[in-house]
Parts: sequence; C-alpha cells; structure tokens
Amino acid sequence: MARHSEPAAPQEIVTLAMVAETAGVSPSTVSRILTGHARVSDDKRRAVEEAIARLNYQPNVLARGLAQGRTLSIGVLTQDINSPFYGEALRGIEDELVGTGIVPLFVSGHWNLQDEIERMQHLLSRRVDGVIVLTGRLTDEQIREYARRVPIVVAGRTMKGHNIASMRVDDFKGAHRATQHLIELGHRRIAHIAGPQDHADSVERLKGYRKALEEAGIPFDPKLVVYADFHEPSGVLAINQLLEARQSFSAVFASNDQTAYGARLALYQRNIRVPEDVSLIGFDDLPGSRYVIPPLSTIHQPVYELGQAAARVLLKLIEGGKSRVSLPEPQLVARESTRRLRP
Amino acid sequence: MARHSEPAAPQEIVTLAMVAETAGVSPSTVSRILTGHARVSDDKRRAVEEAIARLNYQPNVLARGLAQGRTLSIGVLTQDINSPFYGEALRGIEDELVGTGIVPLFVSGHWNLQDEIERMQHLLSRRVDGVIVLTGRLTDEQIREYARRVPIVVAGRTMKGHNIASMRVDDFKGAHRATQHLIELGHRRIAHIAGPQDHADSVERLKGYRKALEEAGIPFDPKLVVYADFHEPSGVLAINQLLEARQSFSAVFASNDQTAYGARLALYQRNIRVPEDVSLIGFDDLPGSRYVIPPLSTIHQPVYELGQAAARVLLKLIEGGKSRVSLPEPQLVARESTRRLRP
DNA sequence: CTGTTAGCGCGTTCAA
DNA sequence: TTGAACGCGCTAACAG
Repeated sequence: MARHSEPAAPQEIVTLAMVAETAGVSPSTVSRILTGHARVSDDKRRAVEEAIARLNYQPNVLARGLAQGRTLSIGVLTQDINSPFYGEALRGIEDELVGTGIVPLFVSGHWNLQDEIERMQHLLSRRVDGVIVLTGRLTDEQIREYARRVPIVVAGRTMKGHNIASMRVDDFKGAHRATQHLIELGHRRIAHIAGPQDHADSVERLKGYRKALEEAGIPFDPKLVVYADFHEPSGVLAINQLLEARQSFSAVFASNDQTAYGARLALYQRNIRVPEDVSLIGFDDLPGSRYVIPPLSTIHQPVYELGQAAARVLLKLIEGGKSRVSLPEPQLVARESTRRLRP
Repeated sequence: MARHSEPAAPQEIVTLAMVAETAGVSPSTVSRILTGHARVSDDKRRAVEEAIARLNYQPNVLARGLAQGRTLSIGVLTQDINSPFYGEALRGIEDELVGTGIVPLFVSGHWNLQDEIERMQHLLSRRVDGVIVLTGRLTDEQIREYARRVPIVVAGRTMKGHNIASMRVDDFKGAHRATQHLIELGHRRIAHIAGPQDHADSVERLKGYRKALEEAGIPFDPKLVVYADFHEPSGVLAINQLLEARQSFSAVFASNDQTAYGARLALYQRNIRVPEDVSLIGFDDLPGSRYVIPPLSTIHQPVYELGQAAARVLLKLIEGGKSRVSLPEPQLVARESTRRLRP
C-alpha cells in the first residue's frame, strides 16, 4: 500500500514512455506503432493500443516536431484577421488543412511593413514548415530571402523562384468585365473609385477599366478617377469628392466591394438613388454583397478556392514537389445595383 | 583555408550551441542572457549579443517550450474563422497577445459538437498553455473536463470552477434596451426574429424582449416571434414567414445584425420601406452595420474588448492567478433604421 | 558569475 | 522484430 494516496487526476499528462511501461514494451516499439514506420508483432501492437486507449494518450506534437525537424504547422501572413475578403481565404486554408494534422498560424500584418516583418520573424522562430503570404507590403526581394529558410506561397502577386510558388486572380480581366458591363448598359460617364496606387491589384483594376473604355471609344477622363484605400470610409469620401468637384456620372465602378459599400452610403446620404440615378458595381463579391440594398452587382473572385489552392500547393512545396494551379476566372455577378441607362 | 568552400547559405538554421561556440561561452550562459534569469558579466554578454546578431540567431520557440513545459501558445476555439461577429473577438485576442511571445491557434467548430471536440483534442495534443472558448456547443461538463488539463476561459456563458474563468455580455439587458427603444418610438406591434432556441444568447435576448413588452403593458404575442439561426438567409425567411402569416407589425427586433441584414433584404424585395413603413433594429453592431441602407440601429456589443479581456484573463489563469473582468454594458446605437411611428 | 550535467517527449539509428 | 542509446534545441539544477 502506498504511503500517500495518489492525487485524483494529477497532471493528466501521459507520455509515450508511460504507455510503453504499462504495455510492457520499449518506447521505441510504441513509437514504431505510432509512426507506422516498421512492422510490429500483433500481440505487442494490441497491448500498446490498449494502453493508449486506457491511458487516453495523446502524442506531444511539439516533441515529435523537435525530433523530426518539423513542426506540423504553417504560417499564414494575412493583413487583418477580421477582413471579410481575406477571411474567405483563411477559411479555404483551414478547410484544406483539416485532417492533415497541420495547423495554420494566422498572423496579421495590418498593411504595415514593419508589422509584417515582425510577424514573419515570429513565424520563423516557431519553425513553421511553410508560409502563405496573402499580399501585403513585403518586397519580392524580402520574400525571396525568407524563402531560403522556408517554402513560401504568395497570393496576390506573380513571382517565381526556389521554394516559392505564387498565384493570383486576374484583376485586369475582372475590372475589364465590370466596366464592360456598365458600358453594355449604355453608360458612358463611368467613375472609378480606385484602390491604393501602390497596390498591385488596384493598379491592374485601373488598367482593366481604362482598357474597356478605350475599346468602347470612350475617352478616359482622369477627373472621373478618385483614389481610396479599399475600406468603406474611403468609399464615402470618394463619392463626396466626385460630387463636390461637380463631376457628372451615371455609373460607378468601385475597385472593391468594401469601397462600394461606402459609396452606396454616400449616395444614399445625398438622395441619389441606386440604380435609378446611378449604377454601382463592386469587385470581390463578398458574402455580404448580396444583402446590400439593392443587392450589389460585382465581380466574383474565387477567394475561398484561392485559399485552398495555396494550402495545397504549399504542402506540395514542403514535400519538395511542385504543382500547377489554375484558379477560376473572376466572373461578373449582375445583381440589382446596375441597370440600363435611361436616355 | 578550408578544403571545401562552405555552401552560400546552407540551412540557415542557427542554434543556441552555435552562438555559444562563436561567442566562446557555454550554452547555459547564452540561455541565461536570453531568458534574463541570472546575472552575466558585461563582456560575455557583449560577446553573446554580437554573436547573436552576426549569426542572425533566432531561438527555437518549440525547443524552449519542450524544456520549460509550455508552448507559448494558446488555443482559440471559435465557430467560424470568417465570422464578422467573432472576428472582432479574434482581433481583440490577437492584439492583446502581441508582444507577449504567445501565439493564438485559431480553430473552428462550425457550431458542430463533433468538430469542436476534435479541435479541442487537436489543441490539447499541441499542448497549448490555455484555451479560449467562444460559445459553441460543448457542455459545461465537457469544459470542466478539459479544464483539468488546461486553463480555460469561456466567453458567452457563465460558469465557475478550478482553472476556469468565464465572461459574457448582458444579452438580456441589451435586448431589453432594443425593444424599449422601439416602444419609446411608439411601436406596439413589434416582431422579434429570435435566434436558435438552444443558444443561451438568443434565449436571453428573447427574455429581454418579453420583459420590455411586459413593462410597457404590451401583451406578448407568440405569433410575432419567429426563429432564425443568426445568419442572413434565415433573416430573409423569417420576414417572409411573418408576412405570409399576414401578421401586422410596425417594427422588427432581430436578435443579431446578420439576421437584420436578411430581414432588410426581404423587406426591400416586398417594397416595404425602412424605416418609413417598418422600423428595424439589430443586435451586435457589426462593423458593416453603419453601411446598411439605411444605417442600422442596433445594440453595440463590446466584442473586441471581450476578446482582449479573455486573453488577459487567460494569461493570468496560466500564471496561476485570478482576475476580475468587467465588460462594458451593451449600448443602444440609434441610427436611421428606426423612427417614430406615424399615427 | 559560469560551466557541466540532466532532462523535456519524441524519432531514429544501431545492434542484437 | 525489438530494445538500448543517442540526439533534436533548449532550460534548469548543481557544482564550482
């Protein structure tokens, strides 16, 4: 009889060694069964499995990682953990990873270079097995530098290199389609709320807008372009700017849905009806866009699929392989915020 | 001269031992400087710091964790990584953790008990130092069981226990205030789109609604209550249900903003104006609600602050301490979707 | 103040 | 097939 009674449920921390002991085998045997890296006799296997079940043993993923030189985790550098846009990508990544035993570490850069660098350092010091970078402000050079330490998949830009894969949606084509849609509806005075001028996506979208105008023989009027920052408040400002400059327009192409939401509000505040007085189209097709009043016409981006693809490609990269991805093209979703121009 | 030239940048994996060697000290000394757990002579410190800088050394957080018995990570069990509601809480958690060296592991339960259990197991096998549970379907018993292994902070329910802290916003009071607001505007036929009947939050909100009616001497009419699931599509359904049952009402209190968005759309589709024909109020004050047309009156919940508080309390719990939290009360935000009833 | 010695919990040699 | 021994990178206990 023990002199002191054991505490009811002391730490509840069961180690591989304890399993080995209660099963009456060596730790290596338990390990072999866990990893499946070698044959083990049936009786020992049974004994071990029973011990595992009885003790409710759960392998320590970190110790395993230390021994194997991997952490079974990947880093995801996003810009805002609560962004309705990137959120869809995060979902895609998460869903794709379920069942692989690999966990995503989400960190936010807040569109701030310094923050992004710190977060990357953090990820590296946790020895993530790979990293997914969702746009942001890191330079290609910096990405390449990080890629010497860890495989990287970058979304939102195009670059090649060892240990690097990239993927992006065709912003140019999407913007072209959006503008074309407005033109087909008879609009000629089409304003554009552009995104940040140093953001590759918005630059492409501006190009697509110009190209569509050009093809339709509509002269480009720089006064109809106003810059915003992809967030709602800047969409409000943009419309106000346009109106205060007394620009006349019958349609607005906002470079993303969030600025379109802002634009919608500004128009409402001025008693300008959508779509009766002004047609409005966005870009992204956020989940919320079908609940805008009126439901927002926009360009659907396959963001969820992009997240999935990024995860899939990264896993391949980690295993030392390569893989091709083809993302669906951006597609027009014509809802109720755009309509034919009344003569 | 070396016989073979070193590869340009082989693995780039620098260990503490390497730092110790190039600095000409023992590993323990390096460790001491890193952890700050003891005094070290200035010259050795300088040598080590120089070596760290020159080698660009980054400590392996996992190895450190293994040695210390902690992982410097916490788990966060949310329901959907892309939920506009919980997203704010995630931001709060993330921001509160910045600088502590502790990283949050976000996992999603999808309002599915089985998923939640699996995710919790996953977190435990990664030996997180603590867990924050954002509502969900785990029973109090299950939470208590997990708490034997790891400190837990639960948001959205009230429970006490060893290793457990809880915090929640006062749903009853918030719902009471929302209903009261409508009553003050002269409404008496007030419909309520309730949340899931097995969800504590929505039960409380329904109670608050009934209480406010009662206080105003308005008889409770069960026909004016219809159940939804906190998501947009169910808000659309709810309004349609109400209308098809030919219920007359001049105001709607939706149990959260997302169902209010759905309700708004359904009303729009039927040409029922907000707020001219029907007043509409939500609950949560999601960031998007100020961009609804018309801007949505709602009850502001301090979700970001809740996230911050949860993280703060958990850190205390991990250190073995306790702490009191007091969350701000839910507050009425009267915007433009509610107005005085015209006689 | 500092170096040496032991682990943390695993996987993986190497013999047997 | 199996066990013993070693190491992953780091911290902590123990001497000195």
